[in-house]
Amino acid sequence: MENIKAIRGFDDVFFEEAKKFRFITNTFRELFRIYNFEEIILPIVEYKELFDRSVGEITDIVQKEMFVFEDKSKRVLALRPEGTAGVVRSVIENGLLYKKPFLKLFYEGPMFRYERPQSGRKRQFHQIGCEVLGLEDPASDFEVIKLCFEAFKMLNIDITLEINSIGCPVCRPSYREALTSYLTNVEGLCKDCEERRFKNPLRVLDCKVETCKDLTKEAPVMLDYLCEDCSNHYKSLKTYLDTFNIPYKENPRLVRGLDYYTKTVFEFIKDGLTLLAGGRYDNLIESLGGPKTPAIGFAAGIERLMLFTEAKSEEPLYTVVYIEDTKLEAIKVANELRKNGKRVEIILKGSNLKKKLEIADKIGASFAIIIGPDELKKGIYILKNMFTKEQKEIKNLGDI
RNA sequence: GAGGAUGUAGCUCAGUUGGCAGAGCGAGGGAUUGUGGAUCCCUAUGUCGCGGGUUCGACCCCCGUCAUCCUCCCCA
Repeated sequence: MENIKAIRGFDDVFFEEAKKFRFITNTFRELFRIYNFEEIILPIVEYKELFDRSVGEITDIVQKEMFVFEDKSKRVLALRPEGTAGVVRSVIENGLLYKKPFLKLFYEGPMFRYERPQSGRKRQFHQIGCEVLGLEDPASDFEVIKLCFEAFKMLNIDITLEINSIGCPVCRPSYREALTSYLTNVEGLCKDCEERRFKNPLRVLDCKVETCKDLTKEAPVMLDYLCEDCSNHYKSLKTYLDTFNIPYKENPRLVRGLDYYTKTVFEFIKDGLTLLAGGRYDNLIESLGGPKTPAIGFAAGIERLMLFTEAKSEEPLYTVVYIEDTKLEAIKVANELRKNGKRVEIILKGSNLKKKLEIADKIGASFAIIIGPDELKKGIYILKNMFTKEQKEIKNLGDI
């Protein structure tokens, strides 16, 4: 019979990888705690329409990367491709914005995009992120970026922060027009850019092809077109970043793939790969039927972070090794040590002491507590250091 | 959706112009029934990704398919 295998792009995570995963999420969770965020736990399935209306109908995420299906009553549903849409839906649906002056929420969980799997990119992947709703102050942008910056420090990942402002409905149209008319007169763009030129002109500026980069060197940049409000917002953010020594690179070509962004956008990039990205979305909540509410958030790709993360070293493992007659005593020892918070394994496999020590070694023991008939008689335990081979007799397990 | 590479033991990989399937690591056992990591000895690894075709004969050649990895599009 054919063995059942996991679905393409849906990976199992175990051992070291699982530890890394948890190290990353715990790091963010700790930061969310001290920045006073609250967790929101949301469904993985939503009406497809939610993503059409938030992420944007013309984006690739919606057009070709969503897991869409009909349920038994013919509702068109989708596995969530990102987290913000669900948060906003929930906040509106539950009237959360009326319950507090502002909201700071974080989430964590699987997201789904139907793409070709490759390094740091799976069909089921995981994001951890947050949303600040109801604050328009650029200091809130700063706080969110600062939190991310701290996270990378704690994860020991050397990273580049890039920022930009992509304006708002007041100023973006005139920029878009300027850019489009500039691009119309450019010849020799790559095949992809030929399409982007109409579909999503801002993306042309982001192209990796050298000739495209050259051809768009003189292209107008958003920063020159920002309205006063957007411009001031951007300046203030930079002032905060400078004041608190957060290094960043201004990238006037930084655009984001989702439709809902306004003003501040930012990415944390490592070796050309975006590990974390976010931005402001001051109109999304209103456009989804909620009250007009400014907001900013980010999402980090956990699998991508794992590519550059070392799991933290483990706490010592104590093993209890016994002779068949003293098995009960061994279990008692384990119970006692665990009561004291130690990580303990009883070596239940292996027929003799030699074997059991070998097994203790293989599972990575730091110590072995040896308890046999002789020790039992004398009322002692042997504590063996598995690295130095040193062993000593102890009377009380509390001394360990 | 497009391009490229690769699928042989648990892992890393050899393999023959087409003629019985190999190594290392790991695993299990062992003169040592109370002391592990090194060494030594023994043992088992398997539908050669799957399906078809060519052939007396296919792991090898051909077609298809699935999967993995990488790149692009796109994105965290």
